[in-house]
Parts: sequence; structure tokens; C-alpha cells
Amino acid sequence: MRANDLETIGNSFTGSYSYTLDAKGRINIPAKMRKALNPANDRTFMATRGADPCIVLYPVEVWQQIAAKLLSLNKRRALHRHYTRNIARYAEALQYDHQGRIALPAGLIDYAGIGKNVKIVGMIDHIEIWEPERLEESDNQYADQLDDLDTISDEIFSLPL
Amino acid sequence: MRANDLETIGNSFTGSYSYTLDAKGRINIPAKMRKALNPANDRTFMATRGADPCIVLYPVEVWQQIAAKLLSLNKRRALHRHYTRNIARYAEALQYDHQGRIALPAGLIDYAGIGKNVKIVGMIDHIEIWEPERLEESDNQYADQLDDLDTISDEIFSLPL
DNA sequence: ACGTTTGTGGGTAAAAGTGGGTAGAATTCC
DNA sequence: GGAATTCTACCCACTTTTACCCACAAACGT
Repeated sequence: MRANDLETIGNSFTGSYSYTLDAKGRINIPAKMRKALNPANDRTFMATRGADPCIVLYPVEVWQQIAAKLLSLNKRRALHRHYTRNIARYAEALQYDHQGRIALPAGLIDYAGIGKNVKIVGMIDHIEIWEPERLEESDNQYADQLDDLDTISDEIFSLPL
Repeated sequence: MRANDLETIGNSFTGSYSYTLDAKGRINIPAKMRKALNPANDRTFMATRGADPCIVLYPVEVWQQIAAKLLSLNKRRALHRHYTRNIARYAEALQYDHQGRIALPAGLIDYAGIGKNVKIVGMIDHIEIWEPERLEESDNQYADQLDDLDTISDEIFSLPL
């Protein structure tokens, strides 16, 4: 096993939690997720826009792998520069305080349409922060595509281990 | 992890910030970016024209790698000399003061079309300084190429880490 | 039941962002 | 060459924002 694999074992996030954003824009990170975060990350997540309309938190270790891929793009190509810009510009490192909270940037709060209540969802290697109604809408949107979900399951689990 | 990758961890810039140019042509560097800049750079960035119509700031360490590549070009080929000239002629070392500001050269301010307000964008290994409307125009320019951007995603994230 | 952890609220000192003054260096002009 | 002028690095001042701390009630585990 490579050292890199070992580091990542801790960073496994699951479960769904309801929390509240306080007046200062801070939000609690579930204790279980704080414990799951590898200490090498120094209590720090990279927050950015999700592909879905929510906020995504990556352990810095995971983000560094994303950043490394962005650096591998050809800087002479305008489209590649734009691609990097659109990912990097919304990303910000957030370290949680001794109460276990992070302060979400206003831009990301707007993007996710977050008010006072939020849902925090574990996504194995990262975490999603949703406005509760949006999450529900998203769920409904896929409720009539259950067959497709089965297909994805088939695809994933038929892969060689 | 190679030594070169390790160096880059410190000089990793993200996020986008709105700042103002003061009457003396000075602009603040976001605190998070100042902290991200490796101390070996002695609070100094190399500023030059970007390939896009904005100002680009490189940590001197990163600039030195660019300079090394330019040196490796064939000095007997006119096109190569022209390429080197256009990068080198506008480059200037800028050290930020104890308030965290750098003084932007007038030539670069003109090139980027900067007035009072600017957007500072992290690009992982370097920083861009944009006139806000130009950045928006640039974004719109790529709005109809979402498929191409998805293609980039597929290409780089399907590769093994 | 009781001590401990967790989630939430809020106060305060420090840091960040912005504006402007000034003295010495560099430049210009007679 | 020397005086006048511009430039620039450095400093001080002010306002806003952030980071850090204390507090407390609810939930949890034993």
C-alpha cells in the first residue's frame, strides 16, 4: 500500500445532519466528520461550489490532488485557463475553530441559497452543505429515474476491484 | 511526492476578492494569499501581462521556473526571441509593504484596463488581477462552451491519481 | 444520575483593508 | 551644478472584519 492511500483512509464521511447558520455566517461541522478528518489536514477543509447547487468541502489533502490536476493543464490554452479559474476562484481554505465551526464565505452562502437551516451530507471523500429545500428538490428530481440509479450501480460494481 | 510538488503546496492561491486601487496605484494583496506565499519569496511577486487581458502575479520562485524555460528556447530563432521579449519586457518585481499592498506599474494598469475596483483571483500557482467588467466579459465568452469544459473535466479526472 | 461531549450564542482583542503624511531618493530643468 | 519637482518607500491613523475566547443548554454515554 502506498503512503498516499494510507493518508486517505481517515477521510471518509457519511451521514446527514441538520444544523443552523449563526449570525456570523458560521456553521458547525458534525463531530463525527471532524473526527473522520485526518489530523494532517490541520482542521482545515477547502470549500467550493459544487456541481450541484450546494457547497462542497474537501479535506485539503483531497483538494491538493485536484489542484495538482489543474496545474497539469496547458496554460497556453485560453479554455484551460478559464477552467482553472472557474474552479480555483470559488475555493477557499476554512479551518474550524475550537467549537468545531467554520465561517462560510458570503459568496458560497449565496450560491447555495442558504438561509438559517442547512443539511450537511457525507459523500465519502467530501462533504456537501445544502439548503434543505434544494436538497429535497434535487431528490425529487431523481425520484423518477430509479432505473438509471440501478444502471449506475451495475456499472460501478461490475468494475474489477 | 516529488520535492517540486512540495514547494508548490505553500504557493497555492485560491478564492476571488474585490479590492480597490488607491490614489497612489497601490492595491492590497488578500491576507490569505500573503500567508500562502512562501516566505522564501521575501514578500515579492513578479508582475507581468497575462495571456488574458489582466495582470498576473507569480511568486518569484515560480517566475524563476518560467525564466528557466525561456532560457532554454533557441536564441537564434526570431520567433523565440519575440516570445521571450514579450514576457520579459513587462515583468517587474513587486514587494508588498507592511500594510500588505503592492504598487502596480502604470503600464500594467493600462494593459488590464483597471480603474478603481479590481478582482483578485487565485489560480493555484499564480494570481490574476482583473478589471471586474472584463472578467465578467471573459466569463460570458465561455458560457456557451460548457460541453468543452465538461470534456476537460472528464479528461483530467478520469486519469489515475 | 452525573460527568462529558456537542451544538449554539455572543463579547472582545487582534488583524485586515483603506486612506493619507512625510522624508529621502531620483529625476528634471534651468 | 544646483535648485525645484516628482516619486517612492515607509510610517501613522482609522474603520471594518475576523479570530479567539467564554458561556450555557441540550444531548449523549456509562
